[in-house]
Amino acid sequence: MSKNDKISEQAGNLPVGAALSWGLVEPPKRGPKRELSIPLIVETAVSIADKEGLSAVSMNRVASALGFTAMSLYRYIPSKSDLLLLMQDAVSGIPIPPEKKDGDWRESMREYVSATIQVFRDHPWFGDLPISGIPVMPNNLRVIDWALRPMRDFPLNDYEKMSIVLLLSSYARSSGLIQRDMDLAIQAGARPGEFSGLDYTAALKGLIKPDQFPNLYPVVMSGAYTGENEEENTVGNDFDFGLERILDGIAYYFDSRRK
Amino acid sequence: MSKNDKISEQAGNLPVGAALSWGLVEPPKRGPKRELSIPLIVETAVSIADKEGLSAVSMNRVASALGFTAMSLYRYIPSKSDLLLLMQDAVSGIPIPPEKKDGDWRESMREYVSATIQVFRDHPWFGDLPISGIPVMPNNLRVIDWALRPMRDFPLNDYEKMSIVLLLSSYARSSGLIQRDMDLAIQAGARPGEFSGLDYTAALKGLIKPDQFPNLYPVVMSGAYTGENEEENTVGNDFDFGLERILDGIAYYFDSRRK
DNA sequence: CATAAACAGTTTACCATATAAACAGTATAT
DNA sequence: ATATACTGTTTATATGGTAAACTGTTTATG
Repeated sequence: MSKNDKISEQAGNLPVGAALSWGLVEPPKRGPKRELSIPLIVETAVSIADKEGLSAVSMNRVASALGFTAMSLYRYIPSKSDLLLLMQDAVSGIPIPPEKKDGDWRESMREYVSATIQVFRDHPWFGDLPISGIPVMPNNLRVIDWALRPMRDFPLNDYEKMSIVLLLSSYARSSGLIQRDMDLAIQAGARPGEFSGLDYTAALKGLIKPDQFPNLYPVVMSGAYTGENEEENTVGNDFDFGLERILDGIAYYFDSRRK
Repeated sequence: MSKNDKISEQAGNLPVGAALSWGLVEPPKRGPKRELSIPLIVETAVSIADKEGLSAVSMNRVASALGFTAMSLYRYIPSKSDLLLLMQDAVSGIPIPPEKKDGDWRESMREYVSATIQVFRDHPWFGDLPISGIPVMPNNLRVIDWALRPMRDFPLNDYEKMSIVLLLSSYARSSGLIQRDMDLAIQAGARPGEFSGLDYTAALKGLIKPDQFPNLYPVVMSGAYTGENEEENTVGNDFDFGLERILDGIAYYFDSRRK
């Protein structure tokens, strides 16, 4: 163990970022008072990423924004990858609504998915962080706890419950990414088209030939692939549609088990 | 336009990597014969990533493996991000099985999801590439065409079809990532635990308190969260479960529309 | 209270990486 | 024949993460 590692036993094999987030690293007892703090650093990094994207987040940039040198951050966070973990967890700290008495599980799951999607829209860089393994950070786990809540009294085993959470969260992630891209495309406005879908429409229409792509061809031509003419979408919101199918599938499973 | 940009009109606003992949960049007419080629470079990069992960893929590393200097690659691929795009598309070039006459759409969708998951397992770095916008590369689109195939004659509009593809592909992605992590954890074997889930079990069991995480607590304690005791999983394969719920949801939608 | 240890933030240094620019040699169009 | 458009290389620059050594500060210990 190197000198700086005052990490509780409990941390086990957790990544250092996770240990930090769980407050498992003892604060130092002697020496000069700290002028920075982990939350302050993470908050600064998040706000830079929100404004200028993940690529703008460098140790130097974050430290400068705080009026310190890059190396000073290493007294708090051992590596940049840990900073990214902490950022990820920080923006996952969304408010979790109190449980409702009436207990409409479908509505509860909708709320969960919707809030999760919102994180991707509020922090466009969020979806750029690769997911490395199952969540172990406190705020992430709090969200998972929330996702499990509507199923508490359901006759499902834990594997089934986790599968359903996986279902919902993965759908939320994909939808969140696409909605984020749409947001960015709209923001880009007149700017020379770089981002996402809408800009590629013309190019794709020239490239997708009916013989090579018999099934995709009509979808691209109708504009449904790149998301033109959202108003023509008779199902209502595109993203709600998939979620309702998932919820139907879950409901169907409940019913078939009850028999 | 800079000198190297002999790109067809058709490329439109596509990222350069996509234009390359579509063969929209004219090959040069004069000058010395090329000693490298895009497919060769991409193949080399993929094999490095397969063996040593995405972080091992640097322009220098790829060029050295081919016996050239880093800068030579720039005669073929304008930037590293384009190389990553091409790698992504390359491993998406999976064989697409011929259409079956009997046409069991559920089984067809299972095949699609399963093949997609396999890409994440065969190329562990695949899931580390951030998704930037909707797919526009040829192999990616071929896979989407495949995903649409079982729905060709279904009474659904294009938005509904794309929503279902989104549903299936997002589930495949999440499952693929988790299965990849499990593969890596198993491979890691005796190595000091870094990766994914199983290693964190002990730590999480100490951290997840029933009052803070009332719903997650039992799931972590039973081992279902970190994926211990897979054999106890009565639903059979964990990943099939979620997919069957999606398929049920889709089937339910068909039925309710038919009425 | 004196001093040593543990700390804070900085300076300096090193290394890896992407890539621009200038170069020397080679095939092709005119 | 020669200009042009290439090839791959060399050289150079900028950026970024982070190790190590340094200076000054606070606290525990004798």
